[in-house]
Amino acid sequence: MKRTTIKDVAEAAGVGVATVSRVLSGGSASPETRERVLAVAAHLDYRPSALGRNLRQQRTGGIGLLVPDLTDTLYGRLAEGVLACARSAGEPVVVGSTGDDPEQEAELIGMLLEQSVDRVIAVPSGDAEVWGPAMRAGMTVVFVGEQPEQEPGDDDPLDELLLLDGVRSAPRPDSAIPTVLADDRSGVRTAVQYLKGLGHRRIAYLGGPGHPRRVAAFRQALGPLADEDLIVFAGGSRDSAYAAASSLLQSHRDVTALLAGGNPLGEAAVLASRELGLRIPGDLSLVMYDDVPWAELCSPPLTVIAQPGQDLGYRAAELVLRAGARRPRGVLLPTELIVRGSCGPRP
Amino acid sequence: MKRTTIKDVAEAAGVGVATVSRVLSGGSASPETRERVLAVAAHLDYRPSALGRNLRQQRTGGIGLLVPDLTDTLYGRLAEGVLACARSAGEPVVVGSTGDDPEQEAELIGMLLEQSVDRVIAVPSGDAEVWGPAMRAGMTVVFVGEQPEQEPGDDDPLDELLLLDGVRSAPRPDSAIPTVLADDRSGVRTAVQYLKGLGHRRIAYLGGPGHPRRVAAFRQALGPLADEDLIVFAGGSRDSAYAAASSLLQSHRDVTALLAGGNPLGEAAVLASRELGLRIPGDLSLVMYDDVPWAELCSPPLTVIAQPGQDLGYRAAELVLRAGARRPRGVLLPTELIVRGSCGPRP
DNA sequence: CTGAAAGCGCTAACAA
DNA sequence: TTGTTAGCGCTTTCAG
Repeated sequence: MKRTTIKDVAEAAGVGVATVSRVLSGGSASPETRERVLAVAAHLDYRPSALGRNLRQQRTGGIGLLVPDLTDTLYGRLAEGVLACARSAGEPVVVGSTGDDPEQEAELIGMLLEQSVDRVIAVPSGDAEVWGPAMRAGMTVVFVGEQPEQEPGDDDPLDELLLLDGVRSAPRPDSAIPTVLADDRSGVRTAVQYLKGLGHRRIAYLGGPGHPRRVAAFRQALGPLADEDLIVFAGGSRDSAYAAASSLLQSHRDVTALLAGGNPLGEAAVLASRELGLRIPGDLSLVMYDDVPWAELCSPPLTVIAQPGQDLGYRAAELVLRAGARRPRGVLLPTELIVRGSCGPRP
Repeated sequence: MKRTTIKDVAEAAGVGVATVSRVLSGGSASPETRERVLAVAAHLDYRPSALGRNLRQQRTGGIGLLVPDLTDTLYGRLAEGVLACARSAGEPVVVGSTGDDPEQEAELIGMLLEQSVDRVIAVPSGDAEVWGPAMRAGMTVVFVGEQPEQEPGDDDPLDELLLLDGVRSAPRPDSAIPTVLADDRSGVRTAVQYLKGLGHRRIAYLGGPGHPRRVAAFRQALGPLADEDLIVFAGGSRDSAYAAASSLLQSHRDVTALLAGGNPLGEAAVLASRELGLRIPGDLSLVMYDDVPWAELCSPPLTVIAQPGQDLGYRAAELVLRAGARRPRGVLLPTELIVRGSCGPRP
């Protein structure tokens, strides 16, 4: 099964290959020739091979997407956003799942490098190191949803962003990697204020790997009420999340409110409190990061901080496709506190 | 920023390019030469370009994955399965989201063709037609989770499969596209038996696009109790699912049990019955297709038919990677009825 | 406006 | 065991 090549088309149309190439990429040609070439190409069902083109142009043209886990609906939505944008640009997307593990992330980056995929969107797994090779190779990288690391003490760089048509952005120094983020700070602050307003004083945070900005925002929003003992972290697995939730709730019975910094963490919190006989929101108020369709179906319906998952992906894709052009240093998308039934006044 | 090529390595090592190629792909070479080449390659941080190799070999080596919607956790898990298998084979995965729309599916197939991705795993969106070009181009295709269409009257082809280490499989005629499926028939049958056993007689089915096997199994399992009026289909969107559920429950108040043929459908059913003041399981018993972490957190916890999402993907990837070899015509993975709290005796 | 020809990086035949 | 060489399909000068 031999594939139709440009040469076949050229011969069949009685022109040179260069002419065919020109016609197909919108170059100049006499209307007459153009017509004939197009007709022949259509008739032969000719599809230019990306292989040849890519080799010639030294780039794949596709875009890479690295997320921690497609099972997490947030990343599912994010991926859909990226795919939507990529499709409208006609670009293929190579997807990798890192499991939030820098090692796997590095491996996937290597794979993309090998494929000459020179544009990548990634939810970085924390270790900035692994991106060295990518940068050195001149990859266009856009981070989304996370920042690789936060210089301790360094103030949040995105704070300087300006509000611009509903979204904040600013010119970026060439060194930094553009980043698309949800406004965690504001989301967390709103949630904490809400809980404080309900009278809660012992408010815990249950986090997973990553999301340093959420934790920082949590500490800041809580101010003097913050207690490091009430800030706990689980690993990436569901078991680990459950264990962390359970142990937190068991060893600190005075906790009356909990902010779960992610979806799986929220599930774990519900399960654990149920197991411990804690009633939501009677004994424990719960706010979960990230809205999902089923949050409403839960018992009780979960109050959540919603992130625009799809938008995050779409914007990131826009950014990475606008390579070369003057791009904003970052984009900050709004979050929203959706109040349902999982929070109540302090018991 | 010029990339290091095989030529650079060859020069630096004082050998020919062919030797470098051989060494790097495990061909024969004197230990001495091999050592030197490897050392030089490592020192130069050389990465063979997939572009050159692919063009030469006339294939990309990557694998394509087409799913309806990454937002649906089943497909998220499925994708994770594919990615896991692909990673262990060192293959990149190009992902596309079809939205269950044959047109988009066709477009994505075209894109893969253009990229010379010659191995594809797909959850087909129903129209077998669109796979014509792929087959003609000699693509290795594996279907997963769905079959493109069921010849009406034709008995289920997978029924002939043999049980083989916990999984059924059989040699396939070369014409058919290998397919990895969850055992819908058995899943639906079990669920229907269960509902019948609870005394239900008016059992409805709420389906989305696709899944003809589930519907067929439903009719068959219900036997004389089947009523076409109680078998309704929604489009792909959440709104459409809700509308269908709502209208079904409103116009047939005698329905006491409902089988939701998918996750979004299940959500819709819960929402709609809540809206209509129907209590689950008091007034309506509900079984939902596909288990998800939050089914347990629902109120009440949902009884579900679980599919091994990740396995489906993994097996499909195994199959597509074993191209050329004698492959089974299909794989049938077991489903499981997980009884929780959403079903009760007929009111 | 068009065609001939030179590669892009790699592998596989063929020589040595 | 090695090196030389011929392309894979395409784009892009460079002549005509």
